[in-house]
Amino acid sequence: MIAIVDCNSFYASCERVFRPELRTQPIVVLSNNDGCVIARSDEAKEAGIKMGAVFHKVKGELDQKKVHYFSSNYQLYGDMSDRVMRCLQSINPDIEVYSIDEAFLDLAQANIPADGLVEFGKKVRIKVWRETGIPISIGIAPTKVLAKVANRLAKKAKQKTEGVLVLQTKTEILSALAATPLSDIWGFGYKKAYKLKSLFGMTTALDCYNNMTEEIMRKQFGGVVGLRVLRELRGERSISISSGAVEKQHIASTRSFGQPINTLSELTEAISVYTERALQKMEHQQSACKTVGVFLSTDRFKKEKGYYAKSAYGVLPHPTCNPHEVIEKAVELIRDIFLPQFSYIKAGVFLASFEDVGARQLSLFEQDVFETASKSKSEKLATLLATSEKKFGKKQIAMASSGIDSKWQMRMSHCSPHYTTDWRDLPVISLPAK
DNA sequence: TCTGGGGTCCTAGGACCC
DNA sequence: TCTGGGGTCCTAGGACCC
Repeated sequence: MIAIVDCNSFYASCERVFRPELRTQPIVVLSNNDGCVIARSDEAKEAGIKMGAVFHKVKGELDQKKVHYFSSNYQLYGDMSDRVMRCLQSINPDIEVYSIDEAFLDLAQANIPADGLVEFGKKVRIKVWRETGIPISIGIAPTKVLAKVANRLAKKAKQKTEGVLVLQTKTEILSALAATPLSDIWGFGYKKAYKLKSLFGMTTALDCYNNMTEEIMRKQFGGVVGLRVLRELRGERSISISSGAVEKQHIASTRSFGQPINTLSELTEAISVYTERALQKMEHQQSACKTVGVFLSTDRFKKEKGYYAKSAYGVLPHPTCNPHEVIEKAVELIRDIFLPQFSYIKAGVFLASFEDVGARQLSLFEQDVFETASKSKSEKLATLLATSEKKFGKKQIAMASSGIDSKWQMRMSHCSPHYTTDWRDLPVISLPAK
């Protein structure tokens, strides 16, 4: 059996961990630049706040309905996610971390009797709550797709299920599928759901389970991907659990700016910082990259001022993780595509064509690069700043924290403290004097 | 004034080869 | 030059996920 663990309204729950008085209050979390609503607590959903709502348009409504809003605090969410995943791993080592707020557990080695699965799920819930303060729900079923179905229903009927639903017998599975609209099947987007309805009149997962053939599925509904989903729906394992971190094929760091920028120096400053951010992610998986890409774009919502978006790719002479080399390339590329007559609101960096740093035989020349890679972060940053200053002149790269007055810095007017990742933001508990 | 930022996988079709 | 029937490799873009 496979379990999926899903952190309920994860970002909102993270904000609540250190603000327990908000546990019963409606909360939303905003996207970068405080652009739109990307996460809602149940109470905010009930209050009618829509996913993706544009913040400046609904701000009045939020205030009026006393909905608390937060800028996204990814440092906090990332750290809380690590805590939840470590807790899950301590219970069941066979784990696939699927996203920041979801994980699959392969229960094959756990030796849980068929009638003990619900109990197991409840234990996991309590342990995660106790150790992290994050509420979760759990779906358990023979395949990933069915576990997802179970989890969705567990969440929907939280009172009845206590956040845990097991689909084991055929009867349980069929009645769950009957209660699941096509578009809520994992791997079926609105396109597939729409097409299934208009061609065959299907509306629920059960319709698909009963009446779809593998042949039609493969030919008309997403090829092998669609086929795998259909098989999983029928209880046949077709999507494997991949434990262990999967190396990324490309790494990106892209952002919209706080305000439009129109000078090359601001743009190179932003690109340099984005490149450093992407390199940090690359360092995590111990890769070196050979391809660097950049892009920039004007405001796509204001095409009347002229729309310009362009990307450029470059190949480095050898795979490298040396910030100096990669940033130099990225800056060179952005210079090539920069046109002074436009104002830009977005830019980004891509890294690709990775090679494993650990497995590589290093040439004499590359050894000092490798040393750079193994230095501590602050040492590396110092080296980076020094070399870039030499190369590009002063002020091309600024510390993100010191660039607070840069126009390209994100707008984040409602950010909570970095409770768990910055000593200065450590919560203080004051006990009443006796 | 104000609209996120990442990822994955697959397919079709073009270029090229014999 | 075209013809048939294979291949391979690459890229763009679609569809989907969180």
